[in-house]
Amino acid sequence: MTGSSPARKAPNAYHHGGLREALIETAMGEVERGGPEAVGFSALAKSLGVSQAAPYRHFADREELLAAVAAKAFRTFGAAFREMIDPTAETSKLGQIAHAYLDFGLRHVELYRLMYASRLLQRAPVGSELYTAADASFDLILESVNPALDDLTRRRFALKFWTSMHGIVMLAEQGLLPPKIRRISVAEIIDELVRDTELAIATAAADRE
Amino acid sequence: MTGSSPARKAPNAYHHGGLREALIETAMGEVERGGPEAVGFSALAKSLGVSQAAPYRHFADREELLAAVAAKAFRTFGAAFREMIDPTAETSKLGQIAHAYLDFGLRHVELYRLMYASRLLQRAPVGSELYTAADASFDLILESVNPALDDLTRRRFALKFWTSMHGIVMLAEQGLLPPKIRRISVAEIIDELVRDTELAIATAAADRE
DNA sequence: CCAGTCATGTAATACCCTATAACATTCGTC
DNA sequence: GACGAATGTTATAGGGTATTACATGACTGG
Repeated sequence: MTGSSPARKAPNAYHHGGLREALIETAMGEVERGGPEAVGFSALAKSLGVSQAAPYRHFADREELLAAVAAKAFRTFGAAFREMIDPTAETSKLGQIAHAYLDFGLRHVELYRLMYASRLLQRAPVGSELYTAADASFDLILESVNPALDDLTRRRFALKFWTSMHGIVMLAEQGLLPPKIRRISVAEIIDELVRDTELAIATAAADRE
Repeated sequence: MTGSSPARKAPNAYHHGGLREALIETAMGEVERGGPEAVGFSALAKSLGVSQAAPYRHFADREELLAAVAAKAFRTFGAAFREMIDPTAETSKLGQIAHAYLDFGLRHVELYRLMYASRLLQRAPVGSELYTAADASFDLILESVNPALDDLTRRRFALKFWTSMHGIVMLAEQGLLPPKIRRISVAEIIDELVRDTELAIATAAADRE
């Protein structure tokens, strides 16, 4: 009845014990349900059973909290990726990544949007938690492109591929401009993209010899 | 000193004369400068020299105003497109579209984001201004894909292409995950994408014969 | 032309949310 | 076990949203 696990190590009423993490988690839930605008210190504090001012001990303002949520989301994203990829599988690694990417994007629409909300990333200092987490997520794709291409070519392919994934997730969320193209399934498009990319990569690799 | 042209047809002080349009335009400017969150009825009303409650005569709430701004942006977007495309040029139509798309996307970062802010489009009723304007923008791309392919194939290519454009604009705004790939210029990527797509289209068209 | 009605604008207000300041309690450490 | 840092509380100022009741001007038909 106290809400959501009021304390973590301290059995006392005054100090919450894990407020920072609790705020991030609860806020993440709110973002998923109603977008970033649904997040408010006031409501969060109430739902966690602390005073309205308590969150300010951990975050300077709303935006700082959202950045923390985004950073956590990037890490979750990466973890979900690594989990879903089966190195022994027959299917291409790129294909697995693609479907995992889409899966996450569609299951966590608002969260995904927050991760790529330009202002947050643009304002993130270079060494910050958010910046680092975001950067690491590109590496996941890069790893999967990796025949023996030279570095720049590899990055170029990774970027083009990522770009397509990103675009498709964003548009899929809106039903791909509903009436006109709904007949074309998203999975189908993804498979085509994977095929196209792999073909191009193979060609580039062959050219190189 | 009266701010921005207080009246349009009526020279009296009580009725503004074109408040609805003025609100949309001013709000659009605010979005471009500071994102949707920078838009507030209160501030808009003050800057237009009307009372705080006046905007509510034209829009039920903040979100309804933002939807109107997005719809207008879609129309501006389309107009900018048609203007920039030179039918007599040597370069491919798809290439022209691609560069025009990127150009608009990068010049109007926040506006572009608003246009594709999922909640707005998802909540837009089927016949609404926003819905219609958004739908029309897809047709622009579709028109440029148009060899003599069958309808579904054509749409598929248009969709894949659009997806890439959308993805690239969104990511370019953030510097393409800065340290890792900044060396690859956006224009270069776009050109590659156009080439890839045109090649694929040509292949599909040839297969069909 | 003028009476009535609709569209548009105003004033006043209730409410919620953010953010800060001043004060309280607990934790950890020497 | 006393002190300082961290964390939480109460109180409050300030700004923004949205509603209600009222005012003004525009338009229309007889």
